Amino acid sequence: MAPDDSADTLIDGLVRSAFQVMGVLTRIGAEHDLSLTQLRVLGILRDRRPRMSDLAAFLGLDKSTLSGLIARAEQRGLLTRGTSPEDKRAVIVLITDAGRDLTQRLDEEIRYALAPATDRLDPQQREQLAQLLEPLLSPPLSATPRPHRPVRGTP
Amino acid sequence: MAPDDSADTLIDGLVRSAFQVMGVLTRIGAEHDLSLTQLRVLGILRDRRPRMSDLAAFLGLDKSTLSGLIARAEQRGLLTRGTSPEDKRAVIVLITDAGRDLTQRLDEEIRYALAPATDRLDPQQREQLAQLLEPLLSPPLSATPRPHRPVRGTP
DNA sequence: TATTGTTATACTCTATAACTATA
DNA sequence: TATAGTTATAGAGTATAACAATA
Repeated sequence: MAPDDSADTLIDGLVRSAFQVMGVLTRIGAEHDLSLTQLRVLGILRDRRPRMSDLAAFLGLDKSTLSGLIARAEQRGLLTRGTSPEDKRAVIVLITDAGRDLTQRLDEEIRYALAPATDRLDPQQREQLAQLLEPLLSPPLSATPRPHRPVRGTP
Repeated sequence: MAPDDSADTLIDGLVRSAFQVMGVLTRIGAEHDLSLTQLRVLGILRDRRPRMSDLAAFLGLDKSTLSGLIARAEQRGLLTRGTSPEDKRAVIVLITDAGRDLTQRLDEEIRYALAPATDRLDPQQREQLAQLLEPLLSPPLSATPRPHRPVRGTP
């Protein structure tokens, strides 16, 4: 056996794999003038319409960072901002048709770019690998926004 | 079966796993005032002494970007710059003792932070996952710098 | 001539602090 | 009072272009 245990070896692989995937994502994003974060935002918006603060929390960024990020993407016509009907302070972020088209194209390019790597496994190994990764993944941003504050009955 | 094939499912898992790992690395780096790139540079320097251009190529960054990055890390005492004996144009980058100590600490923190995820698999699954990832990984930056230009015999 | 690296410049990403509006 | 978001500001990361030194 190697001088480190199975957890250490696995973590090495996960970290290296992460850098490799991020390299691909960064390159493809840059080819479309998108940062990694903007790429990720578009992916999130594909099937969700979160509030600014949801996005910031999920991405681990400050609200102010998100303001600029969203403003630039909005200027490019990739998304829009709307106000929440339930909370007039809140801003919800929605992807536009143009944003959705671009996201679809990015998705295809990413899959195409990563295929040479995943093709080194046969279909059964790919399935096995996907299944082994699953327990490690934290749940994505919830699709249905939780009630911001539970409705109070009479106190 | 799902509506996409095994390669697409796997890519989803790899991308999500990559974002998750990067989140941990970014957070731990930030706690030590290190960007993801600087974290990565330190990891590379742990057992290599590459030239600026080697680092830039491996990281996928422009040389000019690396100049600033290395300058800031050098000011903090984490690494030093030296000149190559073979090529007086070249600058080689070396980690300092302080840099090595910090890198060791970062490494421990990263393993500690990722353990809750990897612990969701049993040792046999961890080993299997590491083995399945291996074929996907591109080779790291070579440890022994290749002769920059092959020595020419008489033409 | 080509390569290695640095510097000047500009823009994006990021956080902190101060602010407005709503809850 | 507390929360949601924006703006102003400042620093780091990044690329492009122009440059000096060496090959």
